[in-house]
Amino acid sequence: MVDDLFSPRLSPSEPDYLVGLNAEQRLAVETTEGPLLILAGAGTGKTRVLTTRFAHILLQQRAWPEQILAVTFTNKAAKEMRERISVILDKPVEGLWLGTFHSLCARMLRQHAPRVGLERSFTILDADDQLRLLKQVMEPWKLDLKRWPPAQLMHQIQLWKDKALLPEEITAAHDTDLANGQARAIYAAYQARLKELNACDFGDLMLHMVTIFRQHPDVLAQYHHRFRYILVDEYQDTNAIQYLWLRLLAKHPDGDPANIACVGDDDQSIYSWRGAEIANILRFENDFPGARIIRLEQNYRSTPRILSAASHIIAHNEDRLGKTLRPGLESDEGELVDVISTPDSDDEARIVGMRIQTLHQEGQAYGDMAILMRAGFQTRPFEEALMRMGIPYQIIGGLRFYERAEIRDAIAYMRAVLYPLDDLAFERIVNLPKRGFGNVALSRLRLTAREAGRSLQQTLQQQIEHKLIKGKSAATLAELLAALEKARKIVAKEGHVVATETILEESGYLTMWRDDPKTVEAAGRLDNIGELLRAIGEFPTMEAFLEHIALVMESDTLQEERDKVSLMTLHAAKGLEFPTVFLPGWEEGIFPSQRSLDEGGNRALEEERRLAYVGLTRARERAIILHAASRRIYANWQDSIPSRFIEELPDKHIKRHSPARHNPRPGSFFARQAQANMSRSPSSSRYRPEALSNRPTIPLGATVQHSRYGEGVVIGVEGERLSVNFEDVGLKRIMAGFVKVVS
DNA sequence: CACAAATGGTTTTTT
DNA sequence: ACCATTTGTG
Repeated sequence: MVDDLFSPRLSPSEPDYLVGLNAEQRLAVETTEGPLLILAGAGTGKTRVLTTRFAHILLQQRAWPEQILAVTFTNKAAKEMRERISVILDKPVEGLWLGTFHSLCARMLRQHAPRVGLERSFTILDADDQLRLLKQVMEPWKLDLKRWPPAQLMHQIQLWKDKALLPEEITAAHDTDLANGQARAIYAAYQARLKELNACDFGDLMLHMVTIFRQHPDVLAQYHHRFRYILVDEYQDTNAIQYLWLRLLAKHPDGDPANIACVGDDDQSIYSWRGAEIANILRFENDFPGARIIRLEQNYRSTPRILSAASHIIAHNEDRLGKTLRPGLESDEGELVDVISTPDSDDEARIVGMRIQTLHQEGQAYGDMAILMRAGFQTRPFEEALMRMGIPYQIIGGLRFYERAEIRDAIAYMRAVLYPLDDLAFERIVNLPKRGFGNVALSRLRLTAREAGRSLQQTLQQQIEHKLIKGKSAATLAELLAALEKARKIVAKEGHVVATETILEESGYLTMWRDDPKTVEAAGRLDNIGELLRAIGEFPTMEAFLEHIALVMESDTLQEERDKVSLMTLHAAKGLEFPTVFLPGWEEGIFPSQRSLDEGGNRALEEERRLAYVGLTRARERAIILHAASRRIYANWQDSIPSRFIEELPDKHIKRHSPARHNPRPGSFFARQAQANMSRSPSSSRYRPEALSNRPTIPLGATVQHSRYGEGVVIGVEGERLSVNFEDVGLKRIMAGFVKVVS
């Protein structure tokens, strides 16, 4: 510890990192001692304050990096924070405890795993494994799985874990009638089985650490001694167990609490359905007496008009701490917020596309524009419209790299190599490719293995040796076990990358995809596996890689930094900003979502409203709200009325438009049908216009031109769906309407 | 045991 | 309309 830690710090001139902060921001940075709650509205420089505060504490030598605990919600936020601190300090920072709640807990739990009956090498299960394990655990209860879906019970267990409830702590008040009243017992069995497998699920990372803190004061004391400063980002999103964990770390039984600073915005709390509790913000003062509260209300992001629109909407919420965003930019009022009524959802998509084109011609980069919607399925019509117009776009969120089947298969193979006791991994791969070992055989094997208290791999080996499994499948299974064994030797000798290649090759997994009749998809899958191998190579060991992907599910590998319009959900947009933001689908039932309202009533409505607030405050210069009178949902057309949020906008700053229907005769049922057919298989309706039916199908081998992908050769035709091998970008699946025949 | 037909359910999502 | 999963058939 430094001797002069608390001696007065002389600063002849003000350090440059403090220059340019406003009074509130500066106060938030310099109030380093004692509990602090920073209520930071959208665009008020929250991240800047947090990182500057961090740097300030370090530069004033109030603490070493390893004495600071900084918690974020996403890995992305953690990464950004680390980078920005390095910039201020002008050197990389090492030794920080900076990460997500879960990654920090994982780090701690590796140290103390034996205290909860785990080995330090425990594996972390993902959602898929969790559910499969739960289904197995539920078997003895012989429940009707239709009536009591395992997924629902899984959700309930997660909620319990989010509340830090162990199975034995579930009282009647917490219990449910799920699983025919057996939920508590199944939860207990599930936890027991996890321990047998030396595994834990995501919720356990936090639950185990809280359990350890509660039952082993010596461990907690260690961390009390270590952490002098605690910083928490996105505090409004913390759930009960995260709050408990923070409180355990921050409050010292003897003496002063750690210096805890939490940053949050109650108006941006949009994850209550995931267990987040706004109440955590409200009770901060009770738990940390003498806490100071600083409000950041100066917005440096959006034009006054956009701010006014956002403020008017959020003002309709009752459950608020109260905060007013003030324009902090020295600019004029800015453009009016557009509200555009369209006849139907296809027009909506096309109008957005046209606006994007116009803005682009005026000089705005595609990357400066975003379309933000309530739900993921709403991206479809926009994708079609943008593709047709040749506008580059990217979907943020969506299918993540590590969730793809082939990636998870490949990882399961590696787990089976590395951890012969990992039954869940082995179950996934034992019959993939088909080895004549289906569900029936697997259940039988599982039973034998459990009775003998051995792993599936061991048991299978024995059964083959004792000729309990015969014929062709015995031979293929023996090959699999041999391949696993071989890969194990290779890990030691030639490293984990070669070992992965070997196991995927020799198990026949890669061949399975090479022989797959769906050429296009299979090729994509093989590409993804190549991508995976590259990613694995960036880690020193396979274990390090597995830990990484367990905690960081997003794909850094696939992120392109190209100039593209971003499509994403409002949830995914939190924390981002764009000069131009399109907000389509502002209709009753869609946004606010009927589903939410049915489930959560007024509380849910307020959360939907916060979502609208988040959406609007993403915009820097221009916000365009749209709603359609009629929307295609699944197969049908549904009429809809404008969202109540539109009425909550301030007239003064709004401009309303209702462009005429672009395509056929306005309004008629037949026109709608014709429109519907434009983007679907032409054979799906008898209302198909002649022009479409007469369009010649594109022949195999034709050369075609695509606005974005360039030239390519058609190598497959399935009705309207073409498989085209493009010169530049390779194999793609394209609708015939998107290409022009060249020769 | 594998494959094909039928069924049901479809917000938001990180870690 | 579309998907993933379950149920029925060879």
